[in-house]
This record gives sequence, structure tokens and C-alpha cells, in this order.
Amino acid sequence: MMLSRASKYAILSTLFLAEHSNEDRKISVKEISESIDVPSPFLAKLFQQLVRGKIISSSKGPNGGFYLSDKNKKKSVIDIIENIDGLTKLNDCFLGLHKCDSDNPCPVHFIVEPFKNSILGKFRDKTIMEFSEEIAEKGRVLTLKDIEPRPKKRK
Amino acid sequence: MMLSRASKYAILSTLFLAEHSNEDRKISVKEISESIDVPSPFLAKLFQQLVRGKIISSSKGPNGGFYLSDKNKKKSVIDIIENIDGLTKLNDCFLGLHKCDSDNPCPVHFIVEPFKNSILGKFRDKTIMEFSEEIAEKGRVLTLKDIEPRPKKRK
DNA sequence: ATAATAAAAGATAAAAAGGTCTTTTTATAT
DNA sequence: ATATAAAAAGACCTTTTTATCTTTTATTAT
Repeated sequence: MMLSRASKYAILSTLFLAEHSNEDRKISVKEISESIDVPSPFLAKLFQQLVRGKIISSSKGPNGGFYLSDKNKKKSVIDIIENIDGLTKLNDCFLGLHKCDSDNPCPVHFIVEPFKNSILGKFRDKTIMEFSEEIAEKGRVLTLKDIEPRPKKRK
Repeated sequence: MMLSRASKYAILSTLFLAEHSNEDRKISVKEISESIDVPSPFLAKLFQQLVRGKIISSSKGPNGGFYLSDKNKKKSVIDIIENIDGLTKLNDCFLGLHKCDSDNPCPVHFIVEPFKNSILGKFRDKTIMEFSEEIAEKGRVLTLKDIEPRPKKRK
């Protein structure tokens, strides 16, 4: 249920890039960190790793910054998590048992397993681009700032 | 999906107590830590907290140790997690958004929410005793030791 | 009463996660 | 060519989590 903050920041900012950047409109760490309210030096480090992992793209110099290439946009959320936290955390036994599978299940194995698989499947199959389109469509807010939700539309 | 180690240790050792202890057969930290392969001074600290939280019971002196009272056995796994990690971690938005609910969902809200509710429900409704009975019944191994699973029964 | 046993309490240490700062490299616009 | 903008790299700091060690307190069997 809980990712590291690093992964959370990475997912949010990658989705932010998907929505707001492209090869001609690169975005600096500073701009992103202010938009989604994440400490910028920390985000800078994260971005270096995401670039190495080919999740996002970057270019240096004036008008440089970070963006998603078309290829990047086809990555999935699971790729981000894998790149930052690794997948073992997500796959490991809920209670930390070394051997835990359907033959030798931990006490909560059959409770947790179906959910884990289903969630992982969804994070694997939906691309960043698809997430991003949905966010744009529904007009959702992507920030850690403590904002008021926009008032509910009433019929 | 990931509890702190503290919570994992707490759940395992409470289930262990459920299976092997009672008011007349108390178990020392040392014995438990060796059985489930958890560092004993750390477990001792955890147990102090679990006792304060009335999840487990203890008595000092010779033949003292930890055990589950009948009342303790009616606690649920969620009570253990709440006592050690607190519930906020488990309830908070998967991506860390401050406001995240069905009116203002994060990008993965509708993916994660149903699972979270269902898992939490099961951890709330099943008592320690029920878990323990199932473990005994099925002959399951409760340890962090890197053991070989017992050979699969073949027809 | 006394010795032994076991938890409680508290102080300390090591490792991991989270976060910051400074310097170097690269690209671009002028 | 040069100044500038922005990422890359690397050193460093802080907090939290995990783990250990030592002393004190309570209980019990003798």
C-alpha cells in the first residue's frame, strides 16, 4: 500500500511531464518542484535516475529541461516504481516470509495475493500517456500542495 | 503493500503467541525471537508496546513471559498494525496527495481504493484467534527463517 | 529472605530514507 | 567566443527506522 516518497514523487512528476511537456517545451526541475510541491534538490536527484532508466528525457543548457519523448510516454507506472523502489518490495510477502506462495502461504497470503496481482496488472498495462489523457480529460489536480478541491458540480 | 518490519514482526509473533501460549504457558522474548527469527532486543521493545496497547499480555519473573489472554485473542490484525505503524499510512492516498477521495481522486484512486477497503475489511473482521486456528489446522510455518517448504503432498 | 528469572525502561548505535548544497559539464542564444 | 541556463555529479546533512546494550523492577520458587 505504501510506496517510498521517492516513487510517489516520481510518478506524480512523470505524469506532470506527460501533461505539460514535449520535445519543444521542456520543463526545469524548479518549475516542476513548485508545481507539484516537492523539494527541488531531491527531485533533481530522482530525475537523474529516471533519465538513466529511460523513463523521462532531459537536455542541458538554456531552454533545456525535462520532457517525455514519445517512447517515454509508452512506459507504465510499474516502470517508474521498478526504477525507483524496485519491484521486490511490491512483490514480497506481506508479512516478510521468505517462502510464501500458494503452496506455502503466509497467514494472509490468500487475502493479499489477488489484490496485489490485480493492482500490479493495472499499473503494468496502462501507459503513462493513457493516465495523462485521463487526467487532462477529467481536469484533475496533480500536486502535493494542500489545496481545496474545486467545488463539486451540482446539477 | 508494505508494512514496516516492526509491524510484520508484531503480527508474526502475536500469531505465534496465539498458537503456542496461554495463561499457564508463557513464552519469553528469547524463545519467540529464535522461533520466528527476529532480533530479540528489537522484539522486546515491540512487545513492550504491544502490552501497553493491550494486544498481548505479559508477566515478569520466573515462569513469566508473554501470552495472549482470551481478550487478546479477539483482537484483529488491524489492531496490531494500528498499534505499531498507525493506520494513516495504510489509509493515505497511494500517491501521497493530501486530498484524495472519490470527488477528487488521484490518478490511481479508483484502481487502489477497492483493494484497500477489501483488505482492510478482512484484517479488521478476522480475529487473531481465527487466524491462529487456521494456521494450526493447515500446519503452516510461521518464521522468517529461510527454510525449505515441506514437500508438497502428492496424491 | 534470597536467588533466579524475566519483563520494563532507557540510553545508545547503525543503517536507510529523505533532503540539501556545491561544483562540473553541456547546450544554446547572443 | 562568451555568458547563461539548466542538468549531472558528488559530497554532505538530518530524520526515521531498525537494532543493541545496560540497568532497574517485579515475580516466583526455594
